[in-house]
Amino acid sequence: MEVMTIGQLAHEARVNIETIRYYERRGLLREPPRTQAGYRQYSANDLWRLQFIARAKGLGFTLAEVANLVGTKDGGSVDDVLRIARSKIQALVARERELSDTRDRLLQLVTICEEAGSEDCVSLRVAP
Amino acid sequence: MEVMTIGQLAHEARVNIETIRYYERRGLLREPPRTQAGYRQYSANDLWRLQFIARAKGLGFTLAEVANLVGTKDGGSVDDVLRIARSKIQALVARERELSDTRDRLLQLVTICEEAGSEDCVSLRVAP
DNA sequence: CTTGACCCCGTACCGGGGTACGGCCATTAG
DNA sequence: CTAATGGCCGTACCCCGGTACGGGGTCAAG
Repeated sequence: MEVMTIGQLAHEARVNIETIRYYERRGLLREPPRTQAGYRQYSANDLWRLQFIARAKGLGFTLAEVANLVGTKDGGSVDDVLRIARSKIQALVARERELSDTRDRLLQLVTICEEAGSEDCVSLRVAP
Repeated sequence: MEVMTIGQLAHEARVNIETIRYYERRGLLREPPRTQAGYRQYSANDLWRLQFIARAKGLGFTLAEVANLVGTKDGGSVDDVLRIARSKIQALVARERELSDTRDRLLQLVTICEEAGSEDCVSLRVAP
């Protein structure tokens, strides 16, 4: 599978065709070479990139942020990558802490709701 | 402050007036009594409800879910709270693992970019 | 040569979660 | 009394992350 059409890439990446075109417009994917007829020609590289985007998204990075990381608009110098990556790591650490706090609070909610009567549970719904 | 206007409630809850009207439309807030002139009259109860909504949102509940929990439509049973909370916890755990995986990958990225030339760094941006 | 699957492009639309606008009525301070 | 707030309502608009639509060109099998 040296070269893929947009449909094949979409299939491989488990992504909607329109999403690929959308990412291209947003600068997350390079503009691929075209056939005579204008068909986009993708490579394994583009598949990797899509997968990277999916993972980054999964973490709560916005498309704009991802565009800065992998973007084609302004090639992203090594320094840019480093700067953004470092700040993302900071953000990730903070986000992880938030998530685990939230998880704790939810666990408390469940525990108390399980043990107590519905009144207590309901009142918990309103408590700090 | 026995009874509040929408503006006062918005101020107390640190929320936009339009948001309150929006929540009412979405069924997250009851339709409050009105004055002769049609002005909404809110109580401390409504403030609690707004605060609850804010916390639930903070826990990752969607407005639709919150509407089910506190909604005026159908009171929201304890079982609902538990069911939704448990599934949120599952999602949070998965998310946390993803976050830490990506943090690791970003750290690798930074490390390699710092040590290597830009070529290696750029290629890493696309690698699995 | 036709048919069907695929691709092109631009533009419109969706859902979530609000926010703003504009025309009009109510309340209140000066 | 009058002007400034502040409330009413319906509707439009915003961002985000896509998704769909429609009218057309392309390509390969039969």
